[in-house]
Amino acid sequence: MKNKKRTTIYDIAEKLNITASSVSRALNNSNYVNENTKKLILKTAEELNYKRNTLASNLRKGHSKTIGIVVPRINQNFFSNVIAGIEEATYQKDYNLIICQSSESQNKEIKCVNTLINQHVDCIVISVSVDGTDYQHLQNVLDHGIQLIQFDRVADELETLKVINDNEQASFEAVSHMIEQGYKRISLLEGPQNLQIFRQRKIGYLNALKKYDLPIIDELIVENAWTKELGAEATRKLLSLSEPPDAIFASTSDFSALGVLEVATAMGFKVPSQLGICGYSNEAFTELTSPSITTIDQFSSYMGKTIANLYFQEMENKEEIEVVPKIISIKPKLIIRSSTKKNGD
Amino acid sequence: MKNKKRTTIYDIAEKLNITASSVSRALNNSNYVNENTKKLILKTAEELNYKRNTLASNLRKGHSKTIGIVVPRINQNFFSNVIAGIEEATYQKDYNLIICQSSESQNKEIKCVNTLINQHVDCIVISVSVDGTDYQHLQNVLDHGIQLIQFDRVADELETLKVINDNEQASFEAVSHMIEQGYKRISLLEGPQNLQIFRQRKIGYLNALKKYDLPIIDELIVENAWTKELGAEATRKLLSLSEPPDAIFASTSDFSALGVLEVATAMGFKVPSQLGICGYSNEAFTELTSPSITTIDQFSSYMGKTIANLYFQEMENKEEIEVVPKIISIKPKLIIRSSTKKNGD
DNA sequence: TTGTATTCTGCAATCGATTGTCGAAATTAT
DNA sequence: ATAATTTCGACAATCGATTGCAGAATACAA
Repeated sequence: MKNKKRTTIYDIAEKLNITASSVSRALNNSNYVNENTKKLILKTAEELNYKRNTLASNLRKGHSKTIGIVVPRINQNFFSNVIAGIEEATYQKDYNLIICQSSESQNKEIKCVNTLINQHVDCIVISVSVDGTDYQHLQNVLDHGIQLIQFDRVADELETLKVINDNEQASFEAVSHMIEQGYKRISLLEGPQNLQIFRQRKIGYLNALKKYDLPIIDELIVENAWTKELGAEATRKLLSLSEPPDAIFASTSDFSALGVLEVATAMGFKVPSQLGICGYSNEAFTELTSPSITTIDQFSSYMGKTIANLYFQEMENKEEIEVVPKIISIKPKLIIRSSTKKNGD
Repeated sequence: MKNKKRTTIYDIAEKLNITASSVSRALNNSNYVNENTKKLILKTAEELNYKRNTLASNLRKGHSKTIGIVVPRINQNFFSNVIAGIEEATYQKDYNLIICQSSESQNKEIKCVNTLINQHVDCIVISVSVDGTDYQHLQNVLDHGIQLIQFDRVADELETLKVINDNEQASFEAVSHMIEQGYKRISLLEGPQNLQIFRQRKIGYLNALKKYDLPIIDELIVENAWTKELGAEATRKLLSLSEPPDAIFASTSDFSALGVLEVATAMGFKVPSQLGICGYSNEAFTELTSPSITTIDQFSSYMGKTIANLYFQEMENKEEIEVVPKIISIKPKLIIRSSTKKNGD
């Protein structure tokens, strides 16, 4: 694959005996070029199969019409849906997406962010990795004059644009629903508490217990049970307690809820009559398990569109107004399925 | 968000009273710069929070260390896994990924490809959209000296690098398996026949019937049933036939297999005893339905890595050897689950 | 001290597109 | 026909990093 020489505006100019400036103007549809020459230039460009060199153009213009995205995992449903949503909205405005995955490692996340800064992206959209504690690299993005939008998993101490879900409210509703169904000893599988989303979900859980005057039982709250395997392991322990829970809220993900379901079934617990289960995220499979799993839908693709639109909106104001940190909160929706229908309605 | 001026090598040069050349050399770890000045430059770069402008660098160097990817849908399991695989392999070599989705429209696909050409990507990795018939835009990629790798859904008439699954063989094995389980009237849900993958799957099906001396029954072969809805619709018709099939091979996707399962269950057909079902792709949910669905795993993430490595390998040879069209075929694996266990082993 | 080799550094061109400035040509007004 | 105005296109600088070439500085040997 030898690198054939590509036609440039100079080639077009030379062929027509004019200067590159005119070619550039014609290609950018400027008025300051004769209608006829413009047509001629366009025709010649077509003939020579000319393609603009975006690199050169961006270098000159000082921006790249590119948005960088950093997520923990590209192939996780929630994230790929958000990305698809962003893509849809940005595509129309001729923006490109550069996508990186941090693989849940802050080290890699930092490298990704640096690459994106080097690339002169106009905006970085990020959902931070699970092991993050320090956010200097995000501050750095801001220092370079690059727009930064955090979503879902956000570093709350950083004042940036944020698009999040109302985790606390969703969690509160989910647990309230379970209580209303008659569950009394509801266990919480919680995620790493350095992430705001997991803290908020816990608060929602606690608030619901409080509202219904249920006691907080420490042995029913399990830290760090946020994968299928960890969820399964936690369930094994919980269901072996002298007083096991009658419901488990896998606030971390549907995957951990799936772990719960499998272990519970294997141990002979009937779902939902003996054990209620609620997950988080509305992964496609939650509809297909038996019983189907109650969960929370985060409107992931809509979230992506929201992120993109937020960016465009901020761009329009960029000259006039000093950027204020803005937070858009999307209200997730509780999807009630069989796994929590103790009443059997 | 005002665009703060970023530090350049000139800023560093000025501060140290040297020229930008030396700074550049130091940053690229060239030998032709004094050890001490090199250290000083590196230190100053750090202090000024210097970040290389990749745009300028790439423009000068004539390549972008970027790979463009075009897939029908980012958020489809198979594709997002392939992308994740590519990302993993390319990340280590400091390559970036620009990702586009064609949304199954060839028009958008063409636009995406053009954007990527403009971006001077070094390689384009593509799985074509379902409505594709003309592949001039892919030829154009080649004409611009850009490496082109097709995967999964490939335009077979174009001589490029390809990474595909052995669809024919996989399909043959799946149908053979069903026949061996005792199914005799096996229906085929086929995908749009302009795509090679679907043609190959049909051939595999036909070959299996032939091998076992089963007749080809036209009314059991349904065109264009490649979504969940179309699969469901097709099943409704099939199961209403005077002589309905005793098995359905949803060669298009697991989604259509899911449609089959739901309709069959609703119509009172027992799976697998009265009706066998086999899907394609090994989507996560196939394990979770009841009964779980027999399907074919395509090693998607491995496929991604293979694609990336193929590119790097070709790059190494690029000077010496003329590029020959090369096809890497990955053998998918039949995953036998409950939905085809007529024998009940 | 002179000569040769080696290490370092600066100059200037280059990648391709864009854009402010200025003068020439064409058009309109007087 | 002359002046005033508009339209058009060329020139050259610019974006930031890289690199071939040449010359300066230093080290070392004779």
